[in-house]
Amino acid sequence: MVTIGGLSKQTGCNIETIRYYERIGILLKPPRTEGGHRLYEREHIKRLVFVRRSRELGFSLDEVRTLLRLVDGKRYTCREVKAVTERHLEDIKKKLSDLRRLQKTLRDISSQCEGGSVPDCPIIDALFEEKRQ
Amino acid sequence: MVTIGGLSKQTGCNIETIRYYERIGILLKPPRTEGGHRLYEREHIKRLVFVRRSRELGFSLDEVRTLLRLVDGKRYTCREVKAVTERHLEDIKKKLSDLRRLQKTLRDISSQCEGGSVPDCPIIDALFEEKRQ
DNA sequence: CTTGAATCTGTAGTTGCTACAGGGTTTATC
DNA sequence: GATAAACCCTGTAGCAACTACAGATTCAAG
Repeated sequence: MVTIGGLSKQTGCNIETIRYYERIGILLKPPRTEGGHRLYEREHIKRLVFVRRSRELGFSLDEVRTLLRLVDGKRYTCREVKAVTERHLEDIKKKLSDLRRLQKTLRDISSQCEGGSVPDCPIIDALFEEKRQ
Repeated sequence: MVTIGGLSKQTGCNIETIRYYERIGILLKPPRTEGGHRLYEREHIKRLVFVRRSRELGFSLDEVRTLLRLVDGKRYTCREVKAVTERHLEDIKKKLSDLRRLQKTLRDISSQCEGGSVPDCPIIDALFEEKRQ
C-alpha cells in the first residue's frame, strides 16, 4: 500500500498526471484512507507502469484505453493487440516521412543563406513564396 | 480589397484561424467596412502567406512571431534569421531520432507477436515491463 | 500537541487551432 | 424596395495530454 507520492516516485509519473489518469478513467479509483488520501496496491502500480510504457512508445491515451480494455477483458488475442500496434507503427512511419521531407526542404532553404550581416535573406524570401513543386 | 472569405480561399487558411491569428497578434488588424466586416489588402495577404508557409515548415507560432518581428523591424540580418532556422532544424533532428528509436523498439516488440488467436501476447507482456536498457 | 510535509479538490493554463451559438451585414434576385 | 441566401461578426467552449496553481485538509514525526 503506497500513497500517491510513493506511486509517483516508483513510476516516475507526476502526481497530477496520476490523478488526471484516474479522472479520465485510465486508472481505477483506489481505496482511500479515512482522511481521503489515496492508497495504491500492487495492481495499480502494474497498471500505471503499463500506461507509462505505452505512452513512452507513443500510443495515444485512446489507444492505451483500447489496450487496457483488451487486457481487462482478459480474453484478448494477439491479433487484436497486434492490430493496434501495427496501426500505430503506420502513424510513426508517416510522421517520419513528413519530418524527413520537412528537414530536406528546410535544409535546402537554409543552405541558400550565408548568415551574414546582410539586410536581406533568402530564407525570408522563401517564406514569402507559396509552396513550390 | 478582399473579405475574410476571399483571403481564406486565396491562402487556404481557415476563416477562424485568420481571426485567431489576428487575436494573438500574428496578423495586423485590417480596416473594416461600415458594417464591421474585415477588408484585407495586398500586404495582409502577403503576411498570411508567410505565416502559413512558416507553419508548414514546422515553425511554432512563437518562432513565426520572432521571424515577423525581424521582418517588421526591417533591419534584420541573415545571421538572425538563420539562427532561428538552425535551431528549428535541430528540433527536427531530435524529433527524427526520437521517432526512429521509437519505431525500432516498437518493431522489435511487434515482431515477437504472431498475431494469432492466442489469449496471451508478447506485446502486452512487453508493455507491462519497465523500460529496458 | 505542534509543525511541516504530503495530499485533497477544483480550476485554469499550455499549443494551435476548430466548432459552434446567436446575432448582424451584404449581395443577388424578384 | 423587399426578401432571401450567403456571408460575416463576437464570444465561448472544445480537442490532446498534461501541468500548475490556490486554498483547504490530513498525515507523520518529534
